[in-house]
Amino acid sequence: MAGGQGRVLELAVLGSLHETPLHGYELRKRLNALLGMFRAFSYGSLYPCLRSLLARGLIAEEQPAPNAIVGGRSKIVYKLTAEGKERLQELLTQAGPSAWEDESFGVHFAFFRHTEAEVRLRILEGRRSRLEERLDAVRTALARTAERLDSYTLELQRHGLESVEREVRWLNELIATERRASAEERPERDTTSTDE
Amino acid sequence: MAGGQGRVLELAVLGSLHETPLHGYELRKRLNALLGMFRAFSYGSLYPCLRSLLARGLIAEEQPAPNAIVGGRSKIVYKLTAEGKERLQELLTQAGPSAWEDESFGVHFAFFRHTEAEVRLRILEGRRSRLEERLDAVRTALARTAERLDSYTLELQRHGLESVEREVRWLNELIATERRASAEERPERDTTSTDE
DNA sequence: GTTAGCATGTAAGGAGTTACATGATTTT
DNA sequence: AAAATCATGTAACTCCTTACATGCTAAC
Repeated sequence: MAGGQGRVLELAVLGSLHETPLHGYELRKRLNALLGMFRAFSYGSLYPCLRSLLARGLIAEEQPAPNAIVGGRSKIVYKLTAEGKERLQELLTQAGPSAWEDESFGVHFAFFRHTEAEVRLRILEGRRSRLEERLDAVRTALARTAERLDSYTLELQRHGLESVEREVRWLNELIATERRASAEERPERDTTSTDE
Repeated sequence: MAGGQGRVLELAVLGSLHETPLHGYELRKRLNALLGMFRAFSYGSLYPCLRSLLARGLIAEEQPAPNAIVGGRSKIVYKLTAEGKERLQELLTQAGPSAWEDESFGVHFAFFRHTEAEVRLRILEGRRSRLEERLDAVRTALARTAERLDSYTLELQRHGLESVEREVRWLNELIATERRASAEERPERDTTSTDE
């Protein structure tokens, strides 16, 4: 119940408001459209988060344009402050487990446009090795107990392994693309020894 | 912090102990090998859960065989009681959102062997329509904003859609298999009108 | 004999949901 | 004028994690 309403949601909010000012209700819709395949936030977490960000000076209420003689005084449109932009950059620079775990990877990836190339690469590689650890653990366990398992359990394992393997291949492609792009930008550096 | 340490973990524990008695440490390893692709439990949730199940009479400490003159008095092996078996059946019979949401579907599926055929079918269909709702929502939102999105966001959406579509296809196959199997078991019933 | 892994547990807290409560505005 | 949807917010609660605390036992 303290102020730190979750780094993931905080990043998602700051990142969205960096593109354009928004009010809470629509912000939630945007987030759930953007991340709908991975997670969904509720108002019960979004509004307290906005309140906390406002109190910390990372966002501010945008004054409605005075030419609009609107009587409708209900929407509260928030925009990013200078401190908010700094905080966003800080969050986007962190390349650690908090960036590549299941709950947070999607959000970090969604704002890769604002992330430095080196950080992007480290996050993608971090996620990949996280998934490979998981594959190793499950495959090892499976090799020891496969014949004792019923068909539903086996099918679940098979499907789970396949999904994670697919994500690893996807990451491989992204990593290769990133490496090619950064090699093009600085062609003076040697790229043959940058593996692993 | 009350007694109800989560229906998902409760189901996972009861289901595992139904196969064979186990002590906490190994139970956790089994669960994380079984469900490692979807989620992982920590000791901090497992031991309180065992304590709660013990207090509710759903599991019991298994007495070590008296022929073993083992001085090793440390492992606490739990086994399912009659009430525990009833509770497990009750949990496995529930075909509702609590069975097909992301956090719980894998656990329910893992114990499908002990689930009635009709319940299995309803859970698979429930999961499928849950995923299809999600696809609709994201696709609609995407159609309205696709040209404004940067390449990373688009790639994330593309990958997310593809993953969910793959799971839907997987579910379609499973549902078809289930229908075929139940048609074989009761050939007197008509199966042509059971489609949506 | 000391590191590594087995084994059990607890207290505090983090991150978010659900359900509730309220009111304005648009659509039918 | 009723129903739907937009819009904001809070309190209580759920479920799980992290970090800590402890001791045993097997391997090197």
